[in-house]
Amino acid sequence: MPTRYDAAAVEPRWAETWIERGYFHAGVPEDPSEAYCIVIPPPNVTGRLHSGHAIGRTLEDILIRRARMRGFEVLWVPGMDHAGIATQVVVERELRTEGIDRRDLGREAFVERVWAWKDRYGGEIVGQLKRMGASLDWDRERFTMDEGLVRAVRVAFVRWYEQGLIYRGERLVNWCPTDQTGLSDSEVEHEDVDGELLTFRYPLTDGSGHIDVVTTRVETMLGDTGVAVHPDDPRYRELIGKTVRHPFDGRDLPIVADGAVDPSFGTGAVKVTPAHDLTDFEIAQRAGLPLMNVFDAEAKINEHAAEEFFGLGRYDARQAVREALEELGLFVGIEHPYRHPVGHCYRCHSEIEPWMSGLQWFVAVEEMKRPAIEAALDGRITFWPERWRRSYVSWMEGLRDWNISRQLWWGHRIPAWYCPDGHVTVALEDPDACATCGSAELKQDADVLDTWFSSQLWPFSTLGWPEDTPDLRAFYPNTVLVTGYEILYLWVARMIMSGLSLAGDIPFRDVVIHGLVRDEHGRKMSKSLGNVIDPVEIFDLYGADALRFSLARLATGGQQDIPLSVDSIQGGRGFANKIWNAARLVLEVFPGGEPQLPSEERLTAPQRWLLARHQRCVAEVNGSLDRYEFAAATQAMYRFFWSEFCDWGLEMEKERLRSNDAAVAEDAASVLAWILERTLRLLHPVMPFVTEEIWQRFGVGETIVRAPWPETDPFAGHAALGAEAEAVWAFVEDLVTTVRRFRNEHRIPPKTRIEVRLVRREGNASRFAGFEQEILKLAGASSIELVSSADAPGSARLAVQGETILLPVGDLIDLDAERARLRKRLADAEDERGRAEKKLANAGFRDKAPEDVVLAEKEKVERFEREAAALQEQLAELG
RNA sequence: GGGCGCUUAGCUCAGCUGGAAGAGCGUCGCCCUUACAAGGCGAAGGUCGGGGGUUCGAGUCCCUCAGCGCCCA
Repeated sequence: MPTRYDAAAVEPRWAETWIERGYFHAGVPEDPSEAYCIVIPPPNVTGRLHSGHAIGRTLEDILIRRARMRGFEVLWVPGMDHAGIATQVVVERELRTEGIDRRDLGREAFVERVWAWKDRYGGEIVGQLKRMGASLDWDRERFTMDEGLVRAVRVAFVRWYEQGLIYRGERLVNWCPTDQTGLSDSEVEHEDVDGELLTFRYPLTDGSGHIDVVTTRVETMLGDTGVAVHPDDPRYRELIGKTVRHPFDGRDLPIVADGAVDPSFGTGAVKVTPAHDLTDFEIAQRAGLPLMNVFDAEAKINEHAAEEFFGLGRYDARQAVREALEELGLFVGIEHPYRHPVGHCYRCHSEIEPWMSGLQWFVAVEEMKRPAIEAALDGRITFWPERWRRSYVSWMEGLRDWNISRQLWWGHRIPAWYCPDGHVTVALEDPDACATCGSAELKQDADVLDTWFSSQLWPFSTLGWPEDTPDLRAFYPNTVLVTGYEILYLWVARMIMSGLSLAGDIPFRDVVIHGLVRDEHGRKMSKSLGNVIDPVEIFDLYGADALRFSLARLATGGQQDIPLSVDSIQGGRGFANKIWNAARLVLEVFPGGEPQLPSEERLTAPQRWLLARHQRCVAEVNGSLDRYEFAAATQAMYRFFWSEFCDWGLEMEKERLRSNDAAVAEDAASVLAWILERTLRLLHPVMPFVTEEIWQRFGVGETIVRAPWPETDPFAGHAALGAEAEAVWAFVEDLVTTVRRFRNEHRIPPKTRIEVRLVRREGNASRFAGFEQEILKLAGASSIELVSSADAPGSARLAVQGETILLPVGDLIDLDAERARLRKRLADAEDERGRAEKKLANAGFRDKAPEDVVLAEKEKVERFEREAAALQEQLAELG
């Protein structure tokens, strides 16, 4: 084994082998309680692996690999999303380089192009997921435009339509003028922008005066159909019912009263543009004002507006309208910059235009959301961390009908047909005739469905729904869903609604929400900041294990983001290398095969201690993972392996490993190998590659992927002895560290051995029992013994847990340094004693605190008293 | 405007039901001790954002103020 672990050489080999040998393939369990299932959030078919995917898949793989090792029939479903807008944009861009517009190509040819693109370039992420070791069942990979999933979407649509849960209506939608499609409310991101707040004047038609209105979007005044004021506003009461004259086209606009107007904002009067603002739309509905659409699909001024502005883009129009108003003397004033929230497209970031785009399809959520909220409230679905439940519930309560029509070509075509008489036919199979009038002249709805419409079905459509398949029976509901909070509403909420409504049950029992990966200072990763960490580059530089370890250790759940840094990934690489080298040491001696623990009486105290620590680690890891506390679990493994197994355990066993007594050496090797082999299994879900690579060398099975998961208690018979060893260890560790510190302070060379003596007193005879040899090695001591008197001239005196240690070091020490050291220790000891005494002096504490706590304080006083006395004596001796 | 989260060592963060402040990285010493220098040993560094309260006892519970971030409207 080389001295350095080379992840780049090891990982790709295993990634491939595991899949080739079918280790990740799930069977179908007889008993659903043996099933464990997770579906990945389907990444966009256009996407490459980024750190957000990496964190999610890492956490899922930890759960999946552990469940597999525990003997569950484990299914982890991979797949991709057809990603309507994103994919269409990519292919359109490609076409543009060839000088082709999609409209010239025509719908059918365009969709063919998209498929061709998908076959050639799509799914880059699949190889990257394999490379990172994600143990997905690739035999079950799905795509949201697969035949089966197309069927699922259609069944869902038709069923909901028949139940009256899907309807068609004309409403204001969130329109993206760049992508040329409507968006759901959740796909609009509100952001504060520096805009302007402009005040302008509408002259009253009767010439009796004017009314001033404020707006951030003055260009929309071209589509104003009224002016609104608050009904109780004394300033305008007289004007209600009058009309104003539109300066550009001479229309008369009524002044109406509406409670939604805030009298304290601006002038207290607002223009009403029902076709381009949701609030105005509602005011117009109440007041009976007409709609006037002045934008086309690209947000250019259309022919409905005053002629002089025709064809202007919305921002040019803003400027032009303002100038025109100034010329007419109707411009009153402007506040600039004026910060206000504006909706942006979540894909292309253009400003969203509320727009009447014609008849669109909607999902009525009112009926569906109740059971979805109930499922979270009654605990059938559990959120981890729990606080996300409230977030989910309150969002669900405010949910409004979901616009699912998208004016795109790439996606699931809406299964609705219209005849010349306007009858609607919604059908599972493409119809030949109108269901109402029998007309054969049918035209299918031009739109496709929102991409989230298909991804909401993912937990069951991937298992074969709507067919009653063995997979569906075995693996639905899924066990867990893992995702970042950014798609809690967009995706998770909808899966819960559709799962309950269509598949007849909750889609999953646990929802694990993780933070978003940021850079080391909490900033979003972005190309422009240059702080992007590309997982694929990381794999080759440091290893997938290193990244996985780093992410798992950072995934605390409590905080909102995960600050990833190259430093922390290097830490992961360091850990892999540490494991590798520890294994080198053990395997140098251990011959391979199943490690067997020596019989109880042959175990040394240090071995018992190490076994006990290992058990604690296993218990902690299992406890943490049961609560989805990935960081705590990973931290527990790390601490045990590095700080206990390597730093102390291996160091203590080294002597025995090389002992001339073959039985001693064999015992040591067996104990270390036993612990190491189990720890590898424990670490495997987090760092699958390095653990497999090493585990193979034990020759105890075909693959660690399917090796049994370590549970606590294989050490049952030794538990009591282990606890005893741990108690002794607490003193030994402190003793060794104290001596080391002393040596360091006095610059005693590592090779210089010193005698260590513990002053005997009542009941302290076995304080380091069983660790004598280890103390010699670890503290660089030539001897360790009990002495009967503290009277030892020329000895340095150390205090360790209330015991006095003598080091006859003579002239090795620097007297000044020693005096300084003693004074500091003395001050510390007196401090501690003082604090404990103060507590005990408090009657309330003595009476009300639990007995053991009071007792501990009493012992503390005694101990620090002894320490202080010893230190004082020593100081006096030095003069 | 409503909701959620955060504020602990130079940096990034742990600290479960309240009982003597922790990790990683960084910094400073000493060590190439045949598993590992991607390492070992040791050290320095914190009035746990401010104020108030509950309690024998508060980083931990309650109230309040301030700052930062996110979500929803």
